[in-house]
Amino acid sequence: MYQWAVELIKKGKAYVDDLSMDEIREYRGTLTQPGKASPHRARSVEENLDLFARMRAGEFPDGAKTLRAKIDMAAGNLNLRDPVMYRIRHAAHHRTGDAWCIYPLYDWAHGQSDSIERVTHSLCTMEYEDHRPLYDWYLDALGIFHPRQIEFARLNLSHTVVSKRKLLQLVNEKIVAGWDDPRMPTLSGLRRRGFTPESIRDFCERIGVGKTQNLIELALLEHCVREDLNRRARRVMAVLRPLKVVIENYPAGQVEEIQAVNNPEDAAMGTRAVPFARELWIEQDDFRENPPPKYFRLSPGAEVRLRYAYIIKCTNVVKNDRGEIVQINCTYDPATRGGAADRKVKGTIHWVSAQHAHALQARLYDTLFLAPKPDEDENWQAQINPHSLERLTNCVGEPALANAAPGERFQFERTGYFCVDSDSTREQLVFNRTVSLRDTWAKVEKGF
RNA sequence: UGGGAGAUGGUGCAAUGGUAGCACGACUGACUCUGGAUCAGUUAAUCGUGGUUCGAAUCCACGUCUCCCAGCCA
Repeated sequence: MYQWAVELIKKGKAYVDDLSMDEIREYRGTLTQPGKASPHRARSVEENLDLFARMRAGEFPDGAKTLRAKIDMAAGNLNLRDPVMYRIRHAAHHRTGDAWCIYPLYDWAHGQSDSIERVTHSLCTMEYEDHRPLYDWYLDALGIFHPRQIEFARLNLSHTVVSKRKLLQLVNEKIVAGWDDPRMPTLSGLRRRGFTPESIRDFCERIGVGKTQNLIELALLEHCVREDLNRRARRVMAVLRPLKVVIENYPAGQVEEIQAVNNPEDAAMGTRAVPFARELWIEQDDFRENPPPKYFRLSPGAEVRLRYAYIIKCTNVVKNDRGEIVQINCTYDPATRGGAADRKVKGTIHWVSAQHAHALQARLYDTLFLAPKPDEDENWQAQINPHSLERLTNCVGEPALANAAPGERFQFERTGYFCVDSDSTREQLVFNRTVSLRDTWAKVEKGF
């Protein structure tokens, strides 16, 4: 690349300039007014060659001189007003160390690097459209293999930011735990969150490619994972916010093995046994002392089916001193095991046998930003969602979960898709909620 | 007279002179031991004004709006 710069000097298409950064800016003109030529623009080829060699040799301090392309100081496109190609930086490079003290600028490096690599099509985002004439100019001036740069609109996702600089800020300011924080729209973040590669590719295919400013709804990404995970994820029962249920007429000490299917979408995934006993955990959400209309779950006097097991009826609510519900007493109907019944029950809820329960943690994620377009706000950080992460530390899961490995994905029945996080230890499994299941009841209840 | 790009349902992408279509969302309903999944249906769009044409989202003219550019960042 250095040799190419020398070549441009020899062709009279580049010159060494002594102007300071501020002076260059001043000479560049404005959007509506043309710039004016630097006093050093007319230096001879010999002088330029000499000066450039001395720049490279380290004779001048940082910022003292630059190498600029000689194009057109009156161009409407500011990128063509004699852009800087090389500047002096006495700095160590992470690969070449102290070998160089002059470094090329992006525009000068871009096309030539593509050319060396024999890239045929160089894809980038729309903001580089103004740089393409320069990209082409360098390649043409050099007469080397000419790749073609094509610009496309970047993908904007709702309720997040995708700018690398903003993402970097989130990391630096510890707003997220790192680049792979499960809330980050990075590949490592999505992966840790539990998104499958297939679902991401499917998403990319569906959103297409265009040149218009866009804002893709997060709902589409979520749809893609749900669709993929629905097909592949093992179902399992886990209770996120446990509430104790005691089945009064079930023999103490008795344990039954209940068969449960691992994936209703794929019979080949088989079945497993889930232990059932007198004391169970159910979801706090699945009981209401004063149920709203159309509430199909458990409430005083009401019946509900325990998934794969029996129909139970709530007979009594036990509260503590503060009036909080701490336990539900029920009776079960022995004739209704595994779906058998002489009557219809509207609701089916998941459960975990208390004595067999495996303790686990769950991390529930919400969008990182409250507004669909946080970028629209000058102060985009004000849109950060303070509740984008909720840690639940008292969850329980069926025994089958005990030896889940990091990265493994499950569907917790009725709640969502979860992925074992890398923070998990042998004693304590941590699950990331990839995405919740579609919850039509939540929508109905919201309407009240 | 700065330069460049772009405007199609709520969202994203198609249709390049010939019935504006697909997906997501939203809303109905059916079914269901996951209020999951599935199935059926409904909703809703060509930035504006002229012009060319038998016929325009598409071609032409004028206008409107949005985005990007004044780093020795990438």
